Amino acid sequence: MRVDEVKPVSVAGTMAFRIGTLGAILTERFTAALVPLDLKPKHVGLMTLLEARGAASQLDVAKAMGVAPSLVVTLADHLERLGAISRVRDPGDRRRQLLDLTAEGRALLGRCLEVTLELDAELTGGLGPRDRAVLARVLSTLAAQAGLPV
Amino acid sequence: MRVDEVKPVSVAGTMAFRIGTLGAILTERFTAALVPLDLKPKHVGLMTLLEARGAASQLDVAKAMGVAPSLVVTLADHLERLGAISRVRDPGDRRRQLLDLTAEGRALLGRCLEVTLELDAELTGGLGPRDRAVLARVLSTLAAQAGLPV
DNA sequence: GTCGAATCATTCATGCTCTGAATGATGTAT
DNA sequence: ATACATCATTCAGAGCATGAATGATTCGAC
Repeated sequence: MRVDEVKPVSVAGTMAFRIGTLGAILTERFTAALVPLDLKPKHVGLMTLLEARGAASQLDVAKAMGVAPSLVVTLADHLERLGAISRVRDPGDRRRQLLDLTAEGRALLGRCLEVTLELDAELTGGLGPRDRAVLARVLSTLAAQAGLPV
Repeated sequence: MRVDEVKPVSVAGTMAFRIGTLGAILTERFTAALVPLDLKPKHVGLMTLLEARGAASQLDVAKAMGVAPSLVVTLADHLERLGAISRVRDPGDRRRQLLDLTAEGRALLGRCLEVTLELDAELTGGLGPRDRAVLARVLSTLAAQAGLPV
């Protein structure tokens, strides 16, 4: 048996635990970095979703994000106030509110991208270029498997 | 420039965003799987800390976990009620409560390990053995860099 | 030794995020 | 036309975590 394939003997040694904990740390840093932009991670998640899928109803957004529709109301309220998204009644079905990114929203997402790239750099700064590349590829696979945007 | 090293052009493509989101999903599954054990992820985090460091005061635990000392009170209350940890006044400094894992706590951690191993299997089931090994190694590096237990 | 400041655990009130039920508006089927 | 389903919205409340206040113990200056 190769050393690489030894089973973890403690919870702390598992990949799930490590990704969970690293994810929490990253999310905390992300949250802090978003304060000047007047955004929370969920707002970025919503904008990212619209970026990937184009205009969508609030219910679709709620399903894709795995949150209650009532939460989308609050998130969309805030993003609309910032001018980041448009919110119009679907002419074909006037029950639905269609959300879409505005040019301002795209610009805001650009700022968020800078933040996450900075986080990436901090996170993987200690890694060699080869490991970093493999990690990026594997995460891409796992993200696709989990149904994350893009 | 190699394809592997292209910079992400969207927030969703960054490693930080992906680890954050995957971490949230894993934590949610972990939380659900812990219900029968009457535990929350933070309880497991506390027990894991004691497993790695041995007995520790509540304040030390709070610092290591990055939470308020008052939260440790609640977590320790619950774990003590389950018989998973012992809680004794430090004879050398009677202000401090020394927490330590009991045999029952170790057994409980064993159950938690099964859960996380199962999560690992689900998570990396679609990966080849080589990618899985690299991922495990890289996560180990990142975890150590972030100061996680073990 | 004694007094005042510092340290640790604990309690409690509060804030924040999110959910689920209730409401109203619109659409669909018979 | 009527009954039912769907979508957005509001609102009350649950759950988790924090920070201030309290009490017990220890440490340091004198």
